[in-house]
Amino acid sequence: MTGGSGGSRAPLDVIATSLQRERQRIGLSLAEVARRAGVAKSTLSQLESGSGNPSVETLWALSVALNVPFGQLVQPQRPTVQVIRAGEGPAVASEQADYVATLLASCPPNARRDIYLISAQPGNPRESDPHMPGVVEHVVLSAGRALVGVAEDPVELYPGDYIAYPGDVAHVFKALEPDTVAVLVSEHV
Amino acid sequence: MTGGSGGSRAPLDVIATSLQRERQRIGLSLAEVARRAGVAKSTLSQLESGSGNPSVETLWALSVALNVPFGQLVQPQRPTVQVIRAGEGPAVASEQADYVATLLASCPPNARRDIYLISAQPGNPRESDPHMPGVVEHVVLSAGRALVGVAEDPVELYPGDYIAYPGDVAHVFKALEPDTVAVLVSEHV
DNA sequence: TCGAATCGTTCATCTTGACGAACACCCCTG
DNA sequence: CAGGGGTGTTCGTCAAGATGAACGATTCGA
Repeated sequence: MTGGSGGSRAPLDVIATSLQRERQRIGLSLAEVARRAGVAKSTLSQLESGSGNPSVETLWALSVALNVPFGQLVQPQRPTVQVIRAGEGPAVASEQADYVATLLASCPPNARRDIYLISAQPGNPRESDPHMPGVVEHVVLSAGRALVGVAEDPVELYPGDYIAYPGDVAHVFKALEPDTVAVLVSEHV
Repeated sequence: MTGGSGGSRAPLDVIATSLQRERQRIGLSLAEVARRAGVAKSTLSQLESGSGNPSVETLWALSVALNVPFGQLVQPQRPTVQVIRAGEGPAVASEQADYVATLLASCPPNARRDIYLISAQPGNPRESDPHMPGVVEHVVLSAGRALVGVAEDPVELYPGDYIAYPGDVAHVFKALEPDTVAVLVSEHV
């Protein structure tokens, strides 16, 4: 969860439920997780019960033992069914008329992971300046053909192809055929 | 940073540099950030110098004051470019031959967020039992036509349509046309 | 040149998290 | 019905984090 704005809920409650959920997800006992993490079983018990305010080292050890990204433990959940019809999502501004990105999913106010539908026409390649460090973009080409990836060395994608690249360097999306469509997942790690 | 695997570097060093970098990025004094976060300025000083092992509450308060996502303070990790050609990814087992899911991205070893490419033929709908609570699935239809969503009330999708639904209830993917293709993002929140 | 203000650091004190042993509880077995 | 192995909990002790005041260093203006 983002500290800055977003989830205003106290992180300790979230951590408590996250720890318990992730532990039960992999079907381990409290004692076993505590042993793997190198923390006292009583400590983990208290954390899962909501009392306690773990140190970073403790929480880190637990995230390693549970094989869960660190930040994930401090991230509330919120799932509902949501449908966005083709072309109905909020379009993202684009200088070129031959590139339209539709925002499909933006997780809580400030996203850790956004999902876009991109439809592009051959023309000026869409160049993006580097984003924040820690951003990764995943692109799956649905239709057409495109050059995608880091600006210095883009990759030619065909339908079904997938590419992931760091978002903190300049990157590009250049359609090579009319009606090129792609799904883009941008996540802050 | 991912706790599980990934950056094996001790989180405390990362936190130290992150705190200092983010503070200087917005040009605030140590005392001012400490005041906004409601922590002692001595505490912040020690944290930035690398000594200390902050509690979650302390780090949370600082992340709020600095307007930085919580997990980002503990996140070195630099991603690399990765490409998977159509049909080359690891296919996921499926009882029915008319449903193939290709795993495109599984974040560090064990995923909190997986990306699949699904290609399906009309026939037996693919039904999934409920997963753990906290799972959300996002589907963007690339080609064809499909019924997708929670089992009791699936939604008919056309190319470009998007749907998100909780993964902790029974859900379904039923192709209505030959060569139906979709991108599926499954995330554990 | 003095003084005021701000910077970041260091120190003694107190609070609090982490620990391990002991505990109550449940399931299964002999 | 005892008893062993497993679960998760509670409690006293100790180390460690958080605190505020005091400190030296720096800048700026009278």
